[in-house]
Amino acid sequence: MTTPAPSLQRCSIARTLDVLGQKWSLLIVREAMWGRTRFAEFRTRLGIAPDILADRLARLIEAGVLERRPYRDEGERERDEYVLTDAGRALTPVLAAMVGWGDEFRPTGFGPASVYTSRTTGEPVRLAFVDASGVEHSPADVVPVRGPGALT
Amino acid sequence: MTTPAPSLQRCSIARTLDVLGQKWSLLIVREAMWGRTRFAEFRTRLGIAPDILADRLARLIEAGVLERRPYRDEGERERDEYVLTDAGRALTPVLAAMVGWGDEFRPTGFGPASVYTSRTTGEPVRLAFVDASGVEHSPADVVPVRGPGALT
DNA sequence: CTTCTGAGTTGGAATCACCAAGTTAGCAGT
DNA sequence: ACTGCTAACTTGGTGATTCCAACTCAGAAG
Repeated sequence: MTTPAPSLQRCSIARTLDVLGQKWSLLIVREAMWGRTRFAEFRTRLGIAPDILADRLARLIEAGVLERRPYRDEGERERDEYVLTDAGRALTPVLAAMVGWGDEFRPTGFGPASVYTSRTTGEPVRLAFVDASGVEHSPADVVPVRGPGALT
Repeated sequence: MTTPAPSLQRCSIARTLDVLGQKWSLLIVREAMWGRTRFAEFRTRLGIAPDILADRLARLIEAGVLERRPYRDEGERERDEYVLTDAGRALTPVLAAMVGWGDEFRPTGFGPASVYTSRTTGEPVRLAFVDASGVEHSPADVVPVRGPGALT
C-alpha cells in the first residue's frame, strides 16, 4: 500500500495486514503456535519456497512477531531458530477467529483440525464477545462504531 | 496455493485465507461492515484499482461472503450493490481480533479508530476466550491442540 | 442523439511468487 | 588439510498478480 486512502491511515485492520497480510505470514505464525521454530520445519510443513520463507521470517522479526534465537544441536554448529514474542502469541485470537469461521463456513467434513484449549485446565475454549459486566453477546449483535481515532 | 502441503489440506486457517487472504479482501469486508455497498464507495474509500475491486467482489460473492443485490436510485437505472451475507457478518470476530491486535501492538497514538459495541445495548464489547462454564481465560493461557480432523 | 454517470474492462509496466540450482558456515571423519 | 554433510539461506529466470491509466458500456436526462 503505497499511497493509502484516508480511510486506511488509522485503520487497525490495515496496520495489522501490513504485518500479516502477505501470503504465508499467518500460516508461519500458525506453525509457530504449534511450536515449530526452524527454517526447515516451516519449509517442509508449509511447502513454501525458501526465498519467500526467508523474506517472511525477516519481516515478522522486524514487526516484532518473531524473534531470532540461537540454538545448538549436539555435534552441530550454532544456528538460529524463530520463536514467537509476546506480540506474536497475542495473535492467538486472530487465528482462533479464523479457525472458527473456517470450521463453520468452509468445513472439511472431518471435524476441526485444531481446537483451542486452556493450557491450565485443558478444557476447550471459544471466542466470544463480552461486555464490561462479563455478559456475552452474539457476534450478530456486535457492530463497529467510530472510535476516538477515526477520521472519516 | 496450487499443491498444498499436507499440513494445509485440512487447515481451517488456510481455507479461510483462500477466501480472505488476498490483498484488499478483508478491507472490502471491513467497509461492508460499515454499511458500504457500492462499487464506487469501495473504490474511493480504499483507493483500490477498479479491476482488482471487481475481481475481489466476484470472489467474495463466489465464497458466499457477499451477495449481489439490485437497487435503483430515483432517476437512475438499476444497478447492483454488494451486501454481506450471514457468513460475511460472521467474520466480525476475525476483524475484531485484528483490530484488537493492531490497537495494542501497532497503535497510532490517536486511540482506536473503531470500537465494537452491542447493537442492542450500545455498550462496548471485547473478544474473550471462555470455556464451557462461561469462565474467561486469558489469551496467553490458550493453546491449540489437534482436533478430530487433524492429519499430522 | 448527445452528454453524463456508475460500473466495470482492457493493455501494458512493475512487482511478487515460484522453482531449481547454487552458496555458505561450521562440524565430522580420514 | 581436505572431503563430505547439513541447515540455512541466495540467486536467476519465469510465470502470475497488482497497479495505473485509459477506454467501453448501458441506460437516464436534456
